[in-house]
Amino acid sequence: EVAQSCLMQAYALSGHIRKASKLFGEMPEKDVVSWTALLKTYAEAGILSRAREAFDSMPKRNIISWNCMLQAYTNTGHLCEAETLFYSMPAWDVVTWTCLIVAYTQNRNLSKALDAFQRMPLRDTVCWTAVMQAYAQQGYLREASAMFENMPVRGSVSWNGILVAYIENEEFDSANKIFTKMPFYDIVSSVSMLTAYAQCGHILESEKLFAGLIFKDLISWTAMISAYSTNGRVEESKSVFTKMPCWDIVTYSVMVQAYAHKRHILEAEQIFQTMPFQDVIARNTMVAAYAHCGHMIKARGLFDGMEDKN
RNA sequence: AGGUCUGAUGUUGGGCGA
Repeated sequence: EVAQSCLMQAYALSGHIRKASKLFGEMPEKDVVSWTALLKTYAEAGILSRAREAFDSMPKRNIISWNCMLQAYTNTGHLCEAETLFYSMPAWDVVTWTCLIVAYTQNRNLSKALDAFQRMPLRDTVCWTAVMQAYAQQGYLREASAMFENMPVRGSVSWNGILVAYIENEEFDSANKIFTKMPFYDIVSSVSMLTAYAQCGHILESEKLFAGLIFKDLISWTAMISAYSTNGRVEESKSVFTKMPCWDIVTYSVMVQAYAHKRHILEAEQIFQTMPFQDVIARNTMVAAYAHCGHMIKARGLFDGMEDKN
């Protein structure tokens, strides 16, 4: 049954909700890990009711199950319910506290996030990094920087977090210092810098970073398409689009946006129509593309047909 | 009896809008 449990988790991790719940129903023996994986799948899909149902049906719960349920509430914006659950939990660990800190951060409640950080008995790199992000998100760069300097151990996420914080506050000199001081290579920070350079019009630097990537993943390919588009180089965008090994919904949307930006509405439309499926953001992009190019009737038509307007 | 490693949870990068 461990094998089935693993398969279940594979479905769960890849977001195959239907397959996961089908297999789950067919499993003769369900251990706490399978139940928790199912719970997590519903939580990530934002189906709070099913998550709660799974949580209530579990014959046994451990700290991880409780943490997943806590996340189900916080990820769907139910902070009050999350707090209630938090206080009814049999135990708290460092993950529990970090979930709470992140939830407060998402609600822009820095003081409660800091309070939780003070109250937790043990602090690891992840929660230090989360609090650093809490400061950064509120624009307290100096405090974020102090957290970065003071944390006992810095992981790659900590380095990337402070790097992006500097970039978002347009402190490019500090960002550059951090980037060159990093003790290891990391694709995430490279792509962050690539995007930052593009937004400043330094496309040559973006190209250098892209060429220097040891491994190019889907996100980095897409970031390069976007970088060219930001600098008005739609032909290069298209060339990257053609060259890359695989695409996802974001890649297509970026390419639609790139064409629309240059008012190449026919090409934009063609990319849009070749998408394997379209999410709400892709349709929003296409509506904006039509509008940008003066095709108000088509924009309106697409808009009116959308079932999932946000 | 004690320890280590194996399946599930928290923090960072690409798209519209905010």
